[in-house]
Amino acid sequence: MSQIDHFKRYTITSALPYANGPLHIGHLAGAYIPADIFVRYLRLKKKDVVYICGSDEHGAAITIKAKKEGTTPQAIIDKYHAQIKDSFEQFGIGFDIYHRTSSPIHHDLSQEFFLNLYEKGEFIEKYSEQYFDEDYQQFLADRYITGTCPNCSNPNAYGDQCERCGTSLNPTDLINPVSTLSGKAPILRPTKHWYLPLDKYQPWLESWIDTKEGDWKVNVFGQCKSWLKSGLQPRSMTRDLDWGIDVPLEEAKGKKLYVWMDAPIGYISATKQWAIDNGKDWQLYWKKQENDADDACLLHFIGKDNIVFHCIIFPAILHAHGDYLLPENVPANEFLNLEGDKLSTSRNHAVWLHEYLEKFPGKQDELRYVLTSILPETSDSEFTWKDYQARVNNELVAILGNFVNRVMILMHKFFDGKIQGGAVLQDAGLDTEIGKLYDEMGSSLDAYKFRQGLQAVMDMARLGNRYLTEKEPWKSIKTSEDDARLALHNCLVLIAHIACGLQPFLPATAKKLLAMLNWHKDSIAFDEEAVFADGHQLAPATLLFEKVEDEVIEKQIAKLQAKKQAVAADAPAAEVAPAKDDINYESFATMDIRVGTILTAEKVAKTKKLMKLTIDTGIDQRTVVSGIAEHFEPEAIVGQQVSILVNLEPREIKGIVSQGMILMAENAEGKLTFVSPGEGMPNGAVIR
RNA sequence: UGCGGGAUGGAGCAGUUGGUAGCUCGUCGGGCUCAUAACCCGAAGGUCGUAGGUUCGAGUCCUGCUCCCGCUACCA
Repeated sequence: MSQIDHFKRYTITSALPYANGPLHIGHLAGAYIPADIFVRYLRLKKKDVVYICGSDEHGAAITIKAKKEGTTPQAIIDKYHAQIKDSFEQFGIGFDIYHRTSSPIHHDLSQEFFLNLYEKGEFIEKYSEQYFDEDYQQFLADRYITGTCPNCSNPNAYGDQCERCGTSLNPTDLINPVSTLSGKAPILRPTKHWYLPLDKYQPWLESWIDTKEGDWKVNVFGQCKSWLKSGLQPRSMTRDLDWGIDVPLEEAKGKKLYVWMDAPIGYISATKQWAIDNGKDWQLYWKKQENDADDACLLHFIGKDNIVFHCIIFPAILHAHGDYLLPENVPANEFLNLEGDKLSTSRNHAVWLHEYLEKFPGKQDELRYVLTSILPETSDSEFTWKDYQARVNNELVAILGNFVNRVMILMHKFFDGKIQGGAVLQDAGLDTEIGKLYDEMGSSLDAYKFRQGLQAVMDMARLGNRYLTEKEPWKSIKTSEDDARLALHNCLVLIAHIACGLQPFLPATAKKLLAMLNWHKDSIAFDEEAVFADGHQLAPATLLFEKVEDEVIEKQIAKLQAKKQAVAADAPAAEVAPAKDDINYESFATMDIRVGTILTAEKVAKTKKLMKLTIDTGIDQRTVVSGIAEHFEPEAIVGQQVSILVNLEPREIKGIVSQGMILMAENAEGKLTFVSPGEGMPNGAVIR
C-alpha cells in the first residue's frame, strides 16, 4: 500500500515557469507531465486534490529582457504569461488554477509572510556595499553590471556570471565594472538588507531532512545533505530592484523582495485565489490542522535546479512562519537533453511547446507518451526525434493502436459493432493478468515511477494482442460464432480497462477510446466495473494514432540544426572587446616577453582545461601551466614556437608551479591560436 | 578540488528489503493474415566499470580505483 494514500487532501504544485520565455519539452519532462499524471491518478482514486501553478513574474531577468526588447516588464510578463498559459491549456495540463505572481493577492500574501517573520525578529539586518548607478539613482542588480571577467578576461562578463568561461562571480569581482543603464562606472554604496538566517535553522532542517531518508528520491535527498554538509549561510530576502514586490517596511522604500522569497509563496496565493473562485477554504490545503491526521499532503514537482529552494529555503520560510505544512515529498527530476546536447533557451536549442502544438495538431498524447517514457527520473535522459518516431510507430501505433483497431474492426465485421447478451470479462487468466498490471501501475505511480506505470498500461495492450492471436476469432467465427464473440467481448472489456489505465497518462487517447466504445461518459473511475449491456452499440472504428513518416522528423532535425547555425552566425559579430584604459610606456616595458619553444606537453590529470608545458625560453627551460587542453592535443604542439611572458610571478596551479604565461589569441567564440613569431627567430628573442 | 548522480547484452533503460539477470527497440529464425507491412512465438547476445572485502550466497552491502554527467574549483 502506498504511504501517501491516507491523506485527507492533496496539494500538488508544479514549478512556476519564469515568464520571460516560452515552454520547451525540458520543462514538461521536469515538472509538468509527472505532476499532471499524478494529479489525474489521485482524482481517479477520488481524492480531494488541488493542482496549483502559475507564472513567476518577478526578478531582474524580466527587466533585462524588457530593456533588450525595448519594452516594459509588464508587457513581457503579459506576453509570456498568456503564451505559457495557452500552451499548457492546449497541451492538456490540468491545473486547477494557473495564476500569476503579479496579482494583488500574491503581493499581499508575500508581504504578510515578510512582516510575519520581521515581527518575530527572524531576519538579520545587514549593510553591505553594492554598486549604484548615480545617473539613474538606483542600485544595480548583478545582471545590470558588466565588466571584464577576472578569470578569462572576457570583457562582457555579467555581475553574476561570465558566460564565456562559466565562472560564477560577484559584481565586485569584475574588472572595470560598467552599469548597463548609464554606461558609466558604478560606485559602491552601502545598502541594508534583510537576511534569512538559514544557519540558525540548520539543525532543524537537518533533523527534518533526515526523516526523509529512503522516502525521497536519492538525487533529492543527496543534494539536500550536500548543502547541509557544506553549512548554510544567511540569505538575503530583499533586493535593490525596481521590479517586484515592495518590501513592506517604511525604511525599505524602493527595495523589493527576493524573487525566491516570493515565488514559492505563489503556490499559496494561487490556492487562495482558487479557493475564492470555487468557494473552498484554502487553509485546509496549506495549514497545519488541529489533528495531524487531517493535514493535507503537500508535493512539489520540480526540476533538479530548484531543489535547494523547495527543500531548504521555502521549508525554512514556512517553518519560520509556523502555521504551514511542510512538503511531504519533492520528487525532482533530472534534466532532459535534446539530440545529444543540453537544452538551451539562449542558444535556441529546444523543442518549443507552442511550436510543437502548431506543427503537430492533435498529437499532444504522442508527445506526452514519448516524454513520459523517457522522463529523467533517476538520471539525465535524452529526447531525439528518431526516438520519438520509433516510440510512436512501434509502440503507440503498433501495440496500442493496432490492438484496438483489430478488435473494433472484427466486431464491426462480424457483429455489426453490436454486443449481444452483454459483455463482462469471462476469462480467469485474463482477469488475473489485468489485475496484476493495475497493481503494478498503482504501485509505480505511488512511488513516482511514471515510466514504469505507463509501461504497465502498455502491457495491457500487449496482453490483448497476445490474447487475440491465441483465440483467433477470425478463424473461430467459421466454426463457432459464440467462441469468436466471447473472445472479442473479452477484448472490449480489456480495452475499457486500458482506457481507464491510460487516463492519467494519455487523457485525450483515453477519451477517444471511451468514445469508440460508446461508453456512457468520458471517464472511468478505478473502482468502476467494465460492463457492456446487451445490445450495446459500438461507435465506428477510427485510428488512434498515425505513423510518423521519415520526412516529418527529418524536417524537425534540420530545423534544430538551422537554429543552431543561425545563433552561431548571430553571436560573434557584436563581440569585439572595447579598448582598455591607456597605460604608460613604463608599465608596458615592465613586461618581459620572449620567443620560446614548447619542448613537452601533457594534459594535467583530472582537469578539463589545463596543460602542463615545458618551454625553452632561451634563458632557461621552465614549466608553464596553461588552460589550452580543450583546444590542442599535446603531441600536436610540441615544437611549436610561442610568445611567453617570462617575468610573471610564479603561481601554483593544481600542485604544479607555473612560471610564466603563454600568449594566446582568442576570438569571441573562445577559439584559441598561438601568438608565434615569423620564421627564423631564436628562443629568447625579445618581443616588444 | 569538493559535493551529488551515474556506469547492467548493439541502443535506451528496469532491477524494490542480497537468493537462478529482466524490459523496450534492434538483429536472426518461425508462425499468423483480423489489423496502420502491424501482431504472435522462439533464438542469439551480458564474467552487471574495475580490484578487493562481508556472506552459505552480491548487480544489490562495505572499501579502494577508473571513466561519464551536473554544480564547484582550476585557465597567470
